Order: sequence, then structure tokens, then C-alpha cells
Amino acid sequence: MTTIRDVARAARVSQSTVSRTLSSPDMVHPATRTRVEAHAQRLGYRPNRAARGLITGRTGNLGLIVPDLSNPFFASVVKGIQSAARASDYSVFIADTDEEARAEVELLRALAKQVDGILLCSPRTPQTRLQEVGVDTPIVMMNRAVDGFPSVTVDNADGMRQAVNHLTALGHRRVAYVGGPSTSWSDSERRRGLRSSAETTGADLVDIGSFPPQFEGGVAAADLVLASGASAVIAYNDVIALGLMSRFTTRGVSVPTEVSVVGCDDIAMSSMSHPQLTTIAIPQHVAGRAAVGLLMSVLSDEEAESRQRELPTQLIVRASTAVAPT
Amino acid sequence: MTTIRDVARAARVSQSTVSRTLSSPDMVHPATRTRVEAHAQRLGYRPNRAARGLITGRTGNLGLIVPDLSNPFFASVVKGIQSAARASDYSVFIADTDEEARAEVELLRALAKQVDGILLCSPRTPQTRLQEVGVDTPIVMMNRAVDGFPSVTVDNADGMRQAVNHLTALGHRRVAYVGGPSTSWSDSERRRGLRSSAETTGADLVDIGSFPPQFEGGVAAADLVLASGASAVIAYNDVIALGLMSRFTTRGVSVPTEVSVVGCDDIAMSSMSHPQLTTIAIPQHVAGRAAVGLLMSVLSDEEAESRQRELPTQLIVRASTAVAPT
DNA sequence: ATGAAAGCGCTAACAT
DNA sequence: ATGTTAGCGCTTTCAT
Repeated sequence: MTTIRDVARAARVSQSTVSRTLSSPDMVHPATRTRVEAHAQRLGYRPNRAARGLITGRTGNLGLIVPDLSNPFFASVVKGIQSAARASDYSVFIADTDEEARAEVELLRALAKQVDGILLCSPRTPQTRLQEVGVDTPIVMMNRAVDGFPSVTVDNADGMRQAVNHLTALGHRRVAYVGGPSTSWSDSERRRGLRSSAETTGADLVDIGSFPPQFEGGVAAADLVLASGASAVIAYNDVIALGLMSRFTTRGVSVPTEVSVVGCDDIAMSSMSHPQLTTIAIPQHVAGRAAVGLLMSVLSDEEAESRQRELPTQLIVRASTAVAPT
Repeated sequence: MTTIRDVARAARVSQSTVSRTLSSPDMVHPATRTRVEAHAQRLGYRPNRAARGLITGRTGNLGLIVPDLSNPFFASVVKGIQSAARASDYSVFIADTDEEARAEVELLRALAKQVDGILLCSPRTPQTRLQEVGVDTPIVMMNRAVDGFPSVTVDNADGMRQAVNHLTALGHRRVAYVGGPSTSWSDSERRRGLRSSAETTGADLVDIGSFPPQFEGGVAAADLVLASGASAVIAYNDVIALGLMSRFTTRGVSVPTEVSVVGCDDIAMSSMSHPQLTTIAIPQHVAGRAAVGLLMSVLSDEEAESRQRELPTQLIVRASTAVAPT
């Protein structure tokens, strides 16, 4: 393994000069720099990040905690964060909590020492507990606004408003909502938006309950939706929505003729299903980049501890929505 | 931040004793141990992994490189690896190459210094180049057998044999194959299995070509499949298969009545589509655990450099396969 | 512009 | 069983 000393010896300079050549190149004589760089290159020198971190206090690592990687929504978020982090020369540690709230804080603590900052994606931990964790590592929340923390969220309530307006414009009077985890901030925000637009539009809102944010959750909810007499259903996310559609199809209920389905997230599968799923798009890439950017700015500026950024959502109308049955 | 010295001072012992208490507890006096542990606990002491790594040469980190996280197959593999790694108290760095072979070696080099071992999942880099990378960090290959490297693979050829036998038993005489990336080892293995079982069964094998391993790839291939006159099609993976089915449906071609579709991987969506997809199951969790286990054993034993482990595949017959049309 | 020296937090001989 | 000491590879004063 090539160390900085090897390069120093080869280039006939001191360690300090090699170090400077890499960190602040314009502090060394151009000739020296060239020589050092050549030798470093030749020897395949790669600075040891751990050693550097020991002294600078920076690890060059980011931590990312997500509830479930097999949810395509999170997979996309991860991809976005990954590429943004790499662009800033950061590596990312990833941890999947399997939707277990307990694991979140535990992982948070474990990760804290090894990274410069943590992105906590869609945390299921109660807000109060989140505020108590007391790790000194900066944390950026994604998909949840928490007082005292910078966060990147989307305007969930507005998304729901768009969905309800869309459905009522199509003549639907009774709309069901299949909720996600009760610990999900997004879920409660969406519920809030739904209630407000139900009032505005005069539509009947039927709460089907909370379901696991997986395909099976949608399958399980589908029969309740049909029994509710609703002509349209909005789901906590696309994965649930796909489960709903699947079960509807199985039961011979035609989508969108007999029941309209609206999802959330605009995962890739939404435009690949038959019929295609109408959905509220959450700009994952933008959110990912924004979160990394926010983290970077927290890492550089000392101030600005609690910047919160909210992104717009957008209704994507696809084939799945139709006029209410008569 | 609490360091080992703080704990040592508080417990009125030397740093070494604190260090020993944590790494080899039975080398210190029980009374001392209890006292040290109490103080460590109270002060919230957490050893600095970077500092430890600097001296032990171990980071406690694993690196994982995958072609595309948004492919549910890889998302599942990641989950499996994650939980296995966590069980051994390892953290995992993840990197997504976006299917770019060039990025693989680059990331490999960057990651090498920061981890104790690397899991290279479905590498697209040519085998010869892989053998040249010359990082001293142990590498375990997944879904590719490379001479000189330990690897975890599945019996792709046998999987294809099962698929072809299944289809011919149903009366199909002309079977199309929609391939994946030409740089994929799995793809060439599958092609090999297909050729051999085509010979055995006397079925006509039509090579449709290589397609990106995404939904769009399947959509693009679908028309070529229909034009080929095949009554059944096997796809490189489930994602492509779903793309095929989607396009078939769009064109009014009924699956499985008019054309049978078989995929690979058994991703979650396969049992959620309409009709459900017949597929070759790749045991992702087992593979993930096996890979981590292999890496661990390489890290402890000095010998055993080139253990290769091959897992069985299994045909999962679902609604999508039917008797050939007359 | 460059070098010498100190030390980040920790572990591992070596002493006691 | 415990303490002392010497570094791991690097950055960063402080001299020169």
C-alpha cells in the first residue's frame, strides 16, 4: 500500500508538500506540484480517508436510512442521492430498517460516528423521539418536517387537493382513501389535504384505514374499498395502488370504468401497468439532490441549522381515471 | 466527543485497559471491567472506528457495487446483504453504476481503501479486466464466476433447461429468447443453457438479440418476438418479461393464450402482474447471505482464496404459461 | 515555498 | 492484570 511517505520519498520532498499538493495545490511551486503529482500517479497513491478523517474530523461519508429498499420509490431516492453524493466526492452508507421504527434511532446512533451527515428518509420514529436522539452529526430529514432539523419535503396536501379536484371534476362524489403506516408523516399530511379538499369540493371522503405500504396492503384493502361504495380510491402510494388494481382485476371489477384509482410517487411501474396508473408525482431526483445539497450547506455554513425546503407535487393523469359511473 | 482517554481518566485506569475491556473482556479483572463499562456507558463512549481501523487495518465496512438499484432484483439482493452484514456488525457502502461497466472498476478502486471487502454484483466489466484491477481488498463476485475470485452464482444454464423443458412439454416448438446486456455473464450462461436444451428437446430457438435489462427493453423486443413466429418467449429477466407482456397486451395479443412468457429472477412484481409471470427463481436472500459469508471467511482464513459457490435455480410456474396454440 | 514536528483516537507489543 | 510506549497515515501549525 502506497502511503504519503512513499510519494514524498520518491519525489524528494516532505510529507507536508505532498499533502499540500493534494489539498491546496496553489500553495506549492508549480514545478514541485507537477513532480509530486507524477510520482503519486505512478505509485498509484490514494490518500487514506480514515487517517485524514482522524485529523480533519471529516469522513467524506454520508449515511442514508430508508424504510424499505424494495419499494421502488426509495430505490429511486437512493439513486438520486448516490449520484449527487458522488458528484461531491462523498460515499454513502446505506441502511434499510425494514419499516421498523426502532431500528431507525439505533442505526442513527451507529452511523453517526462514521459519517459527516445523515439523510433520514421518511422516518417512522415519532417526532419527539427524533428530537431527543442528540447525536451531533447533522441530520437532514426527507419526507418529514421536524422542528429543529433541516428537511426536504413535498407538498403532500396540495397533491391530494389536485387528486380530489381531478376526481370530482370527473363526477366522483364518494372517494376512498387507503392509508399507509400511521407513523408516516406523509400519510398524515395527505389525510390533512384530503379532508380540506373534501370540504371544499363537498365530496364524501371514506377512510379505509392504515395498510402496510406494500402490494399486499393494497390487495387487502381492495375489498373494503368496493364495499364502501366509493367510485374512486386514492392510495397512500403507488405500490398499494397497484395492489388495489390487481385485486380489482381479480374480482372482475374494471379499472377505470367501475372504479378510478389514484396513487402516489409515480414509480416506474405506474406507467407500465394496465391500465396505467394516475398518480401524484413526487420529484425523487430533485428531492435527493436537494437533500444532499442541504446537507452540504449545513456542513459548510455553521449557521442555518433549520432550513426546510418544500417541493411541489404534480398530478399525472393517466388512463386509469375515468368519469364516474352513472 | 468522548474518547477512550476520557473513559480511562474517569475509571482511573489506562487507555489500554479500556481498550481491552472492549475488545477482549476476559483479559481484565471482572471488577475493573464492570467499572470501565459503567463509565463508558455513562459517558456515552463509542469507539472511533476510523482510528481503530488505522491501526488494525480493518474498517468494519463492506462495499457493494450493483448495476442498477431500481431493478427490484438488485434491491432485494442489497436487502439480503445488508441484513447479513449487520448481523456481523459490518456497515455497507453501496454504489450504483447505472449499468456502466467503466464505473465499476473506478468505484472498485475508490471503495477498496475504505472497506474490508467488496461484493461485486453482476459485474459488466470483461473478465480479463476484472482480473487486472489488482486491489488488495478481497472481492467476492456475485452472479459471475471469475477465475481467481471467490464467487456466488446460480445455475443459470439449468434454469434455462427447466424453462425449455417446461415449454416443450406444453407443446411449444419455437421459443424466442430476449437477451440482456451482452456483457452480462448471466446472459451468456443462459444462452448456453438454452442452446443445449434446444438441442436436447429439438425445439427451435430464436435469438431476438440483446436488450437493456429494463421494462423498455421488453417493450422494444415484443414486436420482434411476435414477428419471429415463436409461441413462447424467455426473457433475460422479469423486468424485460413484464415489458414484453405489456406490449403484447397493448397490441391485443393475449398472454398466455397466444404467447407464453417466462422471465428470470422472480422479483416481487412477477406474482403481482396479470397474468402472473412464470419465472426462474434466483434465491436472492440465500445468495446475499452466502456472499457475505464467503467474504467473512476470506477475511478470517488466509487461504481459501478462490471458493466458488453455485446455487440452484427453480422454475416457478404461474398462470402465464399455457399449451401452445394449434 | 518547503520542512520538522506534533498529534488526531486508537491498538498492540512490551514491561511490570 | 495493568500500565507504558510506539506508532497507524495523514494534516496542520510553526519555523525556516
